[in-house]
Amino acid sequence: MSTRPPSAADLIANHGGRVTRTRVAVVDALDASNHPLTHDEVAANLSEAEVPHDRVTLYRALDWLVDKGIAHRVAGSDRAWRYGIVREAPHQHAHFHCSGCGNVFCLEQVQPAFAIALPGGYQLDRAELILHGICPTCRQAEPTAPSPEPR
Amino acid sequence: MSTRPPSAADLIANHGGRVTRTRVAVVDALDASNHPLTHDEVAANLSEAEVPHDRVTLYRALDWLVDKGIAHRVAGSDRAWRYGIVREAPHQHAHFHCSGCGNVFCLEQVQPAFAIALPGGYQLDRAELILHGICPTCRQAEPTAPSPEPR
DNA sequence: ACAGTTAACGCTACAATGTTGCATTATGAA
DNA sequence: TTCATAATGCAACATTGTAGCGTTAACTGT
Repeated sequence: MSTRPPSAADLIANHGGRVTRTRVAVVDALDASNHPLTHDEVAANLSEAEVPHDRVTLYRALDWLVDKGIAHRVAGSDRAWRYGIVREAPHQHAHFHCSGCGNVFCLEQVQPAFAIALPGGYQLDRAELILHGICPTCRQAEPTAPSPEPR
Repeated sequence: MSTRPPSAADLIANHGGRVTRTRVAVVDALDASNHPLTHDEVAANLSEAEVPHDRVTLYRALDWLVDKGIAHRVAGSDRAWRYGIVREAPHQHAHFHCSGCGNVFCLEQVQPAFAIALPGGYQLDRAELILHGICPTCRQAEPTAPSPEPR
């Protein structure tokens, strides 16, 4: 008998928040994805699931999730935040930015195992390793062609 | 007799660009700073130096510098690009994001010496190591107090 | 030194992403 | 059921960056 993973509603309630339509749908959407989603992608996801939602409410739901540690936020290179469900504690892994499709992938297995010799005075809180390149999907799509919009 | 570092004008001309007021001032501003600057910070810098400039022209000057490899661009966590003069080749060092003042510092001496065991299919182009924490200045300013705007 | 070509400028307008204020709704508790 | 208030939903605004386009001025050749 293993403990089942908490439902979206449980997750939200356990953090002292009200269980609302949007929050549940957002958690489900993030949970179903294997990579962090932008606000826009989450919105599209909700639309597809026919969950009515407001742009601002969605932003606030995402912010709330991040605030509660349920989700985390990655700054993409296109100045749009991407949100992903926190699956470990603490959140510690590398991010792969695809210059083809612009997506960000979490690589749980790649740990930033660097030797930090920080100059004096800097107080380290958290390290982030970002890998830039081409993801498997884009690589197959165009094996040698120039990427569509490297920006 | 050592070769003197090229002037801003030389740098620009050597890359086949026209030497204009804005470009020279931008290169000088970036060169004088020990950390990457936002568009806004560069603009403030030019204003201080009483160099007339246009918002859009400034964006284009910065883009051009990046395109020519004279400057590089870092995505801050506040979704504003930061631009710095390229002092090495290739550009390869860690960035320190201060959660106090929001500035980004280049730590030339910290190299991402991680062991990459990339999952199959991913094609690595470039790795970026971002360290989050408090910079020496902010640390002195408020040794234990909560940071002003961690965002 | 001068004239011509065109890169670069400097406007205005627009786009994308996110935030603020505030009246209204509906969640969870009594 | 009732109530307090967390959360919503709307409109307006803020920030960061782009696109279009006529004008200016940096370089080239004479």
